Amino acid sequence: MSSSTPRSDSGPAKSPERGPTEQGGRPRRRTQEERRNQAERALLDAAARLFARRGVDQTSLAEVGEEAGYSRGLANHHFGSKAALVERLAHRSQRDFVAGLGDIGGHELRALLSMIQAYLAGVSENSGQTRAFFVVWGAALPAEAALRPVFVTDDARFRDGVEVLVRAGQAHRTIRAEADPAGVAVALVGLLRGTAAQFLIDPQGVDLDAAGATCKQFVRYTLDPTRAATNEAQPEERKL
Amino acid sequence: MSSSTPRSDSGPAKSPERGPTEQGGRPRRRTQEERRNQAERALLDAAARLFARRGVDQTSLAEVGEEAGYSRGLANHHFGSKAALVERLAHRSQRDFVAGLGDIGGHELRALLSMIQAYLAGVSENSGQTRAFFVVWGAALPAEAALRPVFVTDDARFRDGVEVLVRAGQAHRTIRAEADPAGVAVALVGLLRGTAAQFLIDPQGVDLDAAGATCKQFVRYTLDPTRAATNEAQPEERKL
Amino acid sequence: MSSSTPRSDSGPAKSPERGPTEQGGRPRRRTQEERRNQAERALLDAAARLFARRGVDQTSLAEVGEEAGYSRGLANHHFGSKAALVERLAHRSQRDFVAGLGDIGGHELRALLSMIQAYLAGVSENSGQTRAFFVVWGAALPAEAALRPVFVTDDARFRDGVEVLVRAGQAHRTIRAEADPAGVAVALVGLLRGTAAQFLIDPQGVDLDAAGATCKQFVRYTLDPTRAATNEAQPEERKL
Amino acid sequence: MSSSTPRSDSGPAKSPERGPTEQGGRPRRRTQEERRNQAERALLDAAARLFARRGVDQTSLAEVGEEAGYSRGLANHHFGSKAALVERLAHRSQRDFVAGLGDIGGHELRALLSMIQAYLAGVSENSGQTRAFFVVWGAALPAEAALRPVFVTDDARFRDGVEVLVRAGQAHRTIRAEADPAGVAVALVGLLRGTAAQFLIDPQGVDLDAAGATCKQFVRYTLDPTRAATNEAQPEERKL
DNA sequence: GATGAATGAGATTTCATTCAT
DNA sequence: AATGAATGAAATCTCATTCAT
Repeated sequence: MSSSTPRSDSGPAKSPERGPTEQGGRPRRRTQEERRNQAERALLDAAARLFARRGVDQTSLAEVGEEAGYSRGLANHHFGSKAALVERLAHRSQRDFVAGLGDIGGHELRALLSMIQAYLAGVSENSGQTRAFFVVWGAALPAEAALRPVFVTDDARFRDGVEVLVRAGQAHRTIRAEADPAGVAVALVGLLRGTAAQFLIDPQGVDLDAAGATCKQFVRYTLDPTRAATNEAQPEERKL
Repeated sequence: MSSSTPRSDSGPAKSPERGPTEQGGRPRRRTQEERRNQAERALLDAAARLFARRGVDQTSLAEVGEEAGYSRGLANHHFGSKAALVERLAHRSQRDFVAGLGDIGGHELRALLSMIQAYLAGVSENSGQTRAFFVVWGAALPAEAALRPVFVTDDARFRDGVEVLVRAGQAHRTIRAEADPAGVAVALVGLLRGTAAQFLIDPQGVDLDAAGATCKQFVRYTLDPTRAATNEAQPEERKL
Repeated sequence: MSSSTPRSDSGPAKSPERGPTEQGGRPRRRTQEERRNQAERALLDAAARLFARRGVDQTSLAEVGEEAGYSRGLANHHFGSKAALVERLAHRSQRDFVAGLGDIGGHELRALLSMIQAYLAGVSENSGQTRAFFVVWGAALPAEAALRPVFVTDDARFRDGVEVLVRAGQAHRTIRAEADPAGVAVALVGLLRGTAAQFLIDPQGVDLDAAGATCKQFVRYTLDPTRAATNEAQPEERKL
Repeated sequence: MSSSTPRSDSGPAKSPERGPTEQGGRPRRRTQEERRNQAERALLDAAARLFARRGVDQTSLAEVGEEAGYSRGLANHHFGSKAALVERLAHRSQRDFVAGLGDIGGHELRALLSMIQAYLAGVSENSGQTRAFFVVWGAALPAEAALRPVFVTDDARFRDGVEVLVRAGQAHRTIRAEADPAGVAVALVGLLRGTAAQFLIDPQGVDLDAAGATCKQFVRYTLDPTRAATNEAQPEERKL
């Protein structure tokens, strides 16, 4: 099952990794399109590394090009603008996300629990790609941020995946019927994001194992239909 | 009880609000100290508004000065550097935070629940000050961000407050003894931050009331000692 | 009779117009030479359109290639450099110019008058080709402009044509003997250029018909030998 | 009487000329506004020099700042954008223009003749300011040039001045009644501009004295009411 | 304390040109 | 011949900072 952090990274290559090679090891002639794709991947990987380290605004397009092993001019030439590059990276970060949320089949509650597990495990690897995602996400918080629409879509899709899972669980009686699917979606995604962010800000000070255990308790205690559900939610508290 | 969002805001003043006046209505001659404080508050409020709107890096010191109703030069003159202003604002955002977390006295579980309530209520006001806090916090996510130390301290203090409260609750039997105070602290702070952030990114798409209700369920179901606690947490899951 | 504005324009073709076709309708295999010429014409026409719209420096070679219906790279590939393209266009603009100024035969004064007529008529068509000529000519005004030599030659040839015509007229007694052929050449070319330029800058505000009528009066009143020539030019005014 | 070329030029100063000095020769403390004005004048003069030499697009703002004896950044800082600087220069070039066209009083035909004299004399000085004006004017020829509106206004004002003068002359019987004031305005302004431009492009090849003499003949022969006016303009020729 | 002119480093962006396909 | 990827120099513009008022 997938979590909310991308995987692809071609590493901190200092020179553009040459593409497919013939049997003999001599680099095969690449087509224009291959060159393009190769460059794009290298540039996005480089951007992710630099964004993770210094942030979006503190990273120049020239640095991205050079980190990718190309020229100072390529990043802008390829993407047309910095905004386009950032958006492209944000979109790529999304791709791996929700994929597979639904196809767990059997037990939806267990699916949620293992999603928590996988998500936080991905964060604790500290791959740089994860931090890059959070950095770009953080850059979408200003009210007028051009990036905000990207994450409006992204977050909604993530929440929808959770919500669908919860409803399925309720249908299959693996999740307590009283749960509010939409509320659970927001709270669970928030729980993961907020916990991960704390770890990224202070890896020393945050015990991600302990936090993960509590996160799973939150979910299990609240959604497991086999638990005795005494004194149910007081409805008046729903009013904020 | 206070949550993690600042309150003070002198509004989008287009000219510096004049300070204390004498009884007679004639403006009393303000001391240098008063003028300084006045200017500082106006500048920080202006910075918060602009950061909330456009982000830290997209806001210039000159704009801060003018938004505050002063000159283009004042922000730098007053704080000495942009980094100093940002840090100052981050610190001010902290001030109101954890203060008072412990002095609830009576019922610790209820204290946690009302903290959730208050925190999200503060967010839903959408005061700009709240968004400013999150924007600056988001700017602290890059690994080499100069701001990171500020939020290492801030977050730790917030978590410590929660942790102390949980331990006190366990001592007073208002919180289930099996709970892991440190884990709960991280998870709860994460829950609030992550939920709030989703709302700030997509106020339309996130029902904060429903999310708040689920957040409180998470906490009540997990920490309320009066609930039957069947099939306790599987310890092997603590390993990430 | 021709004036100083080019005629050829293959229109805003979005794809390269295919060349000559065989009788059967199946496109004949064009020779390299033909393709070259075809491409060159399309590129120059495209350049003229873009120069007329945005100016020489604000037009990129890539845009020229695409406007011509070819690739971004062709313009440079074909001409070798931007300077070469511009000079080539300037030269082509000259081609149609003075040609035929002398072979009017009969009445030289009438020839001058109809030249005025034709020149301004060409301008009022507002074909884009005309404006392109003036734009490039305007780009030759800076003292160190690389284009200046091109127009030194061009203008001189235009003036020479006029001068020859005036001398012929004086020989044939169709133009007043007292006229200074060189002076008339400069003044007449200036009159046409300056009038046309005003129209190009402000087509709404300039009545080209009225201006043309006055231009012709200038010439007729000054050069017609049948008019009574009272109080002739005071020679002392020739000193500037 | 004024012509269409500016006069002010503080020379190719390599360091900012210091402003007003006290009696003792020690530079007086300048006010902020004095500094501003001083800088603006120096920058505009520098821009005019460079534009005259290399053209608008081939001159960078950094060069303007340094030519003016200031920093690379000042030109942009002061004017906000290159377009603003160019427009400002165009406007300044206008200022001296039409001023005084009307207050000749006495004899309007003579006023026109001496205007021609003065205009071309200004051009022949080759002051650089004149060429700068023509260079910027030439840059306004492209259809979408941002500068075009500036010269729409400028040229119209110049023509209006001439037209008013012609009408006054007709009222005072110093200019032939049959003349079309608007047509004369366009033709006369065109005559001056076009003649001057030819000289600027090829000072060697153009005899400005001879051309000026012919220009004056054009005007005198056409507008002098004391000349016998035989075979008046054929009206059908007004149609272009 | 406060203003705003001036600096200069650095960012994005454009683009002629070169090079590989 | 033609395409388009890639380079790198140079432009405009932004802005924290410095300096003079």
